[in-house]
Parts: sequence; structure tokens; C-alpha cells
Amino acid sequence: MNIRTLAEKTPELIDQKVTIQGWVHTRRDHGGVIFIDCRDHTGIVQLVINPENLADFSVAESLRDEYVISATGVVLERGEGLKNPNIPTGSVEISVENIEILNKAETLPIQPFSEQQANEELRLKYRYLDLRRPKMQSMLKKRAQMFSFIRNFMEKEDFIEVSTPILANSSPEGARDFLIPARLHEGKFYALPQAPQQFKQLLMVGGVPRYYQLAACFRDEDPRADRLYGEFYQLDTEMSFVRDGEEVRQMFDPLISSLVTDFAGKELVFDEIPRISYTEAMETYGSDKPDLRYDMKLVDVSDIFSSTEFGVFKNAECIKVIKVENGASLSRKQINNFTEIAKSEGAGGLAYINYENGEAKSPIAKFLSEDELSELKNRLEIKDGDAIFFGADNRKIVNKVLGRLRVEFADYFGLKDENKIALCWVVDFPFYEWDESNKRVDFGHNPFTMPRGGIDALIGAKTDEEKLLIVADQYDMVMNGYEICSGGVRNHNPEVLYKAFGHLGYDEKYVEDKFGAMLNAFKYGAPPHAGCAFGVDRMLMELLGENNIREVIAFPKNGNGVDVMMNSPSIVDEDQLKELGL
RNA sequence: GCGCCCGUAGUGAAGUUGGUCUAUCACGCCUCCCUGUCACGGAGGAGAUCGCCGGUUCGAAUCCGGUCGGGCGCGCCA
Repeated sequence: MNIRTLAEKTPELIDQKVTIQGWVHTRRDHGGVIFIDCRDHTGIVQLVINPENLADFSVAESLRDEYVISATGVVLERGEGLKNPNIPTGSVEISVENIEILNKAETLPIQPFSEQQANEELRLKYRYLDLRRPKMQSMLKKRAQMFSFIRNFMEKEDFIEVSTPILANSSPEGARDFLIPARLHEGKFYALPQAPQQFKQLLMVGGVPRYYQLAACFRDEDPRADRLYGEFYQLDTEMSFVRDGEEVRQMFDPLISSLVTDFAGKELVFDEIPRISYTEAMETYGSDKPDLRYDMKLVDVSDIFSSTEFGVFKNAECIKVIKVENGASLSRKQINNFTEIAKSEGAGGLAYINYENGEAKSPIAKFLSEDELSELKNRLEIKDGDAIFFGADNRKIVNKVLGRLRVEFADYFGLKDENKIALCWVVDFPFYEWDESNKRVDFGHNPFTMPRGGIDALIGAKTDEEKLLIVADQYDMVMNGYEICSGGVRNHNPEVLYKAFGHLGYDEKYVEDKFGAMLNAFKYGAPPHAGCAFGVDRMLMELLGENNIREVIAFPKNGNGVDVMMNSPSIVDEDQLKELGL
């Protein structure tokens, strides 16, 4: 019995007898001699099959692509002119003395090794074939390496990993839950956790100084290109005796920075990860997750038009512009496209000025005064070839419209350098937000965050307007325009929690009903604590340069939450339902 | 729930101002030939009711309506 050899090791085993097991990658049948490229997880090695060396040559002749084989033979150095410099094992080949078919394969429904990649639906249906592709193999390895990288860091920093329940409780705030009927308790349900939020806080009360978990999280919400349906993974963390979010941010700056450089081999745009307030992010980039690989800031020019005669500007609460370098080259048709995008975000239209040959050309130029035009040119440091685009409306819409256009322009002009990663922390999110559909104040993020200023800040705020000014010690990390982390200093004080809900019209009983376990725990000596959770799938997607999150998952569901390979979800037996009382 | 886009042999594409489309190409597949290829080569072959249903028309892959499936976005979600 020969020891099983890996393809990549064969160049070191010249003149030795080896057994290799793998798949028929390609076959080249010359009528007499047959060449088989045998593939295992380490690479490809050429098998040479001569009729005189093999008892039953018909076995070799019957081989087809993706048959699973075991071949035994001697590793030979290839002669001059026969070496293949295109593969790592190209200097050797295995002269086969025995070949065994371990399993046949029908013609594959997709061609995993072809340049032409099958559409995603087929790739997902035959994921086990798709996973044979080197790119997917590499992805699986990278993911494992990333998890290992993270665990090393966390352990070095004295975080301990705790597994929290998968069968948990429905949470009243946040996303839609997956419910699990409780067989032992008719009419009652478990829920899959949207995040281990409450458990990790209880761990703090339980005296765990630093917790982490690479945790599965479950949310029944519609997916996006950067958001999986159903389940995803978070690096969930929490630290006790932390009262300022900056302490958490500084803890994780080196981890994420080294994931970018050491793990992913990409270039950081900033050595020091910048902190930007939520307000500044919204005002300057029109987004709470700005992509800082490119500049294109929103510039407020309301003051320039304080006494304008131009009706559209005259009636606007806020006027901002973004300068697009080389934007004057945009065709009429392109500008129409951007105008449509602006309208889809709520703009009435899209005013612009092109600067060409020292002139400001624009459909609205005739409405603007010399002073206004020259002040614009100065403030934006206009060069020939630039264009500027206006947002004029209420502040919220202006930010939204120009924030979206900023991203669209960056796409159009190729400003998103795939080799660069711009990280930033967006800090000081509003504690409450205005819920337009219900015409009332509601929590901006999760309700467990500590307002800056503690209970005094809450007591001081009487009107809706005042409540909306309260800031939470809540922070997100943003990577190239993707939110990859969300965290906050938690509210570990029952009194403050009651008050926070009280401002929204909920009485103490409501809070006790919904968060009884946590409130109870907080009575018995809860240390202050803070933490955050990183979306590892989304991070990996960006670090590997993918633009769809399903590309970094072994078995993702499609956009309708269907696993087209396993056909889940599916009908279950009547008996199963009966047992559950359904 | 809403909006935009897509659906043609096993796979990827072309064809979509209606008519030589009896649907083109590449890869794959099958048969035969070939003892040094490595994306082997050569000869031949099979394989598509153009997602589905209906309509307009002398005539539909092509136009219209509906429907199903998929992708992206909004809503939703941190």
C-alpha cells in the first residue's frame, strides 16, 4: 500500500512510487498514450498512461471529466521540451501502473473550470460543483483564515468566547424574527437570535470581563447584494467597565487595520482611522456610511444664494453642491441618467454648471448673478473641465440626493480603487429619530444604548425637538462605504432605561415585560459595559473585492430566501405539525 | 409590497426597427482516427417547441398583455 500523495508534492518525489487520488480534470487521449490531468485540492499533476504499463487499458480509455480516480505509478522528471511551465508540477508526471475508478461522473450541468461562468441560479443549485472552482476553494480557505486571525487577536486581548443560545426569545425591537414553535409549551415560541445582544450584556453582569463570539445571527428580512437572507455571522464583542465608546474603538482599530493589510494585502487609505460624527457624515457626505476612498464633499452654498432671484434656490431651505472633476465631459444623456437618480431620491431636478474654456455653461446660468457665479467658482476651487451639481431643497433631501450622486459619480468615474480600504468610525448617532410614517419619535438604533449625558440628558429633553437632539454613545465602523460594525456604550441603569422608553410613551410595565431578564439582572450590580459587533461576511466580501456577499458563503440562499440546492424551505409531514400543535 | 433590468441547445453568448431563423457561434457531449499532449489535434454527429399562457399579424425569438423564475434597488434591516 502506497502512501497517498498530494499533487503539489509530486515534484519532490522523483523516481518514487506514489498513489494519488483526485478528479479527472482533463483527458487527452492520443489513441495510444493517454494523458490525464489529475486534480486534488492542492493542484494538478499529469498522469501518463501507456498501454504497455497497464493491465487493462480500457479502464483508462473510459475515463471522463470529473471521474474520481486513484492512480498509482512512479513520479518521473519530464524530458527536455516536455515540461509545462504553466503549472507548478509541470516538471514531473506520474507514469501510471494502476488506475482505479472510485466513482463515475455524469456530464456536469455547469462547467466549473470554464472561463464562461454559469449564471448564479445554476451555480447555487449545483453549489458543490461550483465550490470545486479554485476561486471558491480559495474563498473557503480565506474565510477560515480570517476566523483564525480574529480568534488569535481576541484571545491575545483576553476576550473569552462564549456560546450563547440559538433557541432564544423574540425581541420586540429590530428585525423580524424566525419563530420556532415550542413543542413542550403549546402556543409558545422560541426565536432565533437576531444577535446575542441581551446574552452578552448578561455575561457582563455575570462577571465576564471581555466576551466575544463568532456568532450566527438570524433575521427574517429581505436581502441585498451586501446583506444575506436569513443568517449571517458577526464578530460579537462586549467589554465591562467601559464607559466611553472610544475605548472600544481603540481596541479594535489594530484588528481591522491588520485584517486589511496583513490578511487581505490591501492598502489602508488612513494610518489613523478617522472619527466622524453622524452629523458631520450626513452633512459632508450625505450618508452615515461614507466611502472615504474619494473626496467629493458636499459643500454648503446656501449663503451665496441668500438673496438670489432664482426661484428654485430662493425657496430652498438648503443649497449644496458637489464638484465633479472632469464632470464637464458628461454627455447630455449621462446627465439625464443622473437626474433620474436624483429624482428617485426625492429631488425635483438636477441643476448643474459645466466649466469649459473658462466659461460657466449651464441651463440655469442666466438666473445666476455674476457675484454668485464667481463666489461659487472660488469656494469650490473650480478648474476647467469640472462640473458642479446642485441640491436645493430641505436639508434632509439635499443630503440624501447628493450623497447618492456622490456614490454614482464615483462609480462612473472609477474612483473606487479596489486595492484600497478606507476605514472610519461614525460616532454620536442620534438617540432618537423621527419616524415619519407613524409621525412620532422612535429609537434611532437599538434601545440599549446610553445617551450621552446619561439620565440628565433624558430629563432635560421635554419636547420632540429636544428629544431628537439627544446623542447616543453609539458608533459604526465603515469600510469603503459599507457598514461593517455597529456598537455602543450600553445602558446598564434600569432608571435610565425606563426613562428612555418613557419618552416614547412606554410605561415601566412595558419595559419589564419586554426586557425583564435584563432589567432584573441590572438590579444586582451590573458593571458599565460597551461593545460592538462586526459583520464578518460583509467585511470578507469587501476584503476579497467581491461585490456580492453570497460570493463569500459556502451555501447561501437566493434573494427569495430559498436554498435552490436543498429546496428549503419545504413542506413538512402532517405528523410533525400535529406534534407541534399546528 | 413597489420600481428597474434579465430569461434563446447541457453551459455561455449572437440574433429583438416582425419576413431566408429551416435560429448563428464558442465551450461541453457522443462516434471514429491518432503514442508526447498539456485549452492536444483531425473527421463526423446529436442536442433548442427562443421561460410559460394568451393576443396582434398573412407571418412572432422579435410587438402587446398577463404569468412564472432570477438579479439589482426602495420599503424593511444595523
